[in-house]
Amino acid sequence: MQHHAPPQDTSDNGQDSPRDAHLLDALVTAAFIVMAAITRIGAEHDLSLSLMRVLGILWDRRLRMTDLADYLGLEKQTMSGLIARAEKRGLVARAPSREDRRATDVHLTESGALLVAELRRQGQTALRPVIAGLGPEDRRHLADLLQAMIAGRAG
Amino acid sequence: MQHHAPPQDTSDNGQDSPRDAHLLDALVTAAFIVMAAITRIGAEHDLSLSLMRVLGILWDRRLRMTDLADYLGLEKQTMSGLIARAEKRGLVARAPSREDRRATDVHLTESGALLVAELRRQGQTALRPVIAGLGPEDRRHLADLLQAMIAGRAG
DNA sequence: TATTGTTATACTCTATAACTATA
DNA sequence: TATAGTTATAGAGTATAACAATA
Repeated sequence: MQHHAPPQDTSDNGQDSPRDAHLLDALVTAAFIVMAAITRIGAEHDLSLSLMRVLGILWDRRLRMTDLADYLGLEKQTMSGLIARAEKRGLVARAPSREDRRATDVHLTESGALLVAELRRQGQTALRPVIAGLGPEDRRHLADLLQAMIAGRAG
Repeated sequence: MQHHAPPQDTSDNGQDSPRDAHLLDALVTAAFIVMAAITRIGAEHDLSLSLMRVLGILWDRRLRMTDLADYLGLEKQTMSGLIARAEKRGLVARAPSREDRRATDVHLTESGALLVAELRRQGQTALRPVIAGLGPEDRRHLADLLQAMIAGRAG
């Protein structure tokens, strides 16, 4: 999908401009580049994207199974398996909630926290070459525009 | 990972600046937003990211199994299964290569080509709200900067 | 009754290993 | 011998369905 720009049919839309199509293609290409780097780093540590997201969310929080599942848009059964495997590896721990005896809180272990810190370091190292071709001025502009896009997006 | 900015240790690196860290965080957040949209559209059609990439690559090409696997960074056995399932669904077809009798060429069926066209339409529709908050000037700048980044990246 | 979480089951995606056919 | 592809097998990630314990 990100490897080429096949002939496009945009005539039936009315809202599209060729300029926007270029921007959208660039966004998709950039997204694949960034995700490839993140996925590769995860693979080196035997971590799926979902598990990396779970660990990242738990960095400064302690959450219930259901909240975690909602956060990632997964079913609670899926989260059960994900957390069970992560717990077996010593990355997270479960503890019964004191507010609701049906609920289970999940938190990072010390080992899990160390791993998250390491992942962040490796992520920055891996992504730095991606922006290596831009000068300081362009980097500032790109950061501003992306943040405006993120903050202002509809849907 | 994309949901917050935990305290970072960048002191051991020497190459990092706080500004770059902001840019890298914005790139990651934007990548997750874009991939979420793409993944959701794929899920609506029962397509994994890998299968979407395969179909996209085959849009204007006919490739061997091994080339496809190399393109996606997967093992050839994995590609065998992926293509077998896609073929069963009528999205792609296999044909023996005439140059090398060991090899198998894969190409889109008509149904597969229609699906790719539809995916591209839906992708553009889904991503348009993401850039809705930016004016025409900002869109042009963002497209230029992303393209410069993509073209100029190291690694 | 409704909610929280787990277990049972099935399918996709991925990999390693072993195999067949061709080069 | 090396390469192209498939099949066999195993494990992670995902979902639907059924269940237990608690609210």
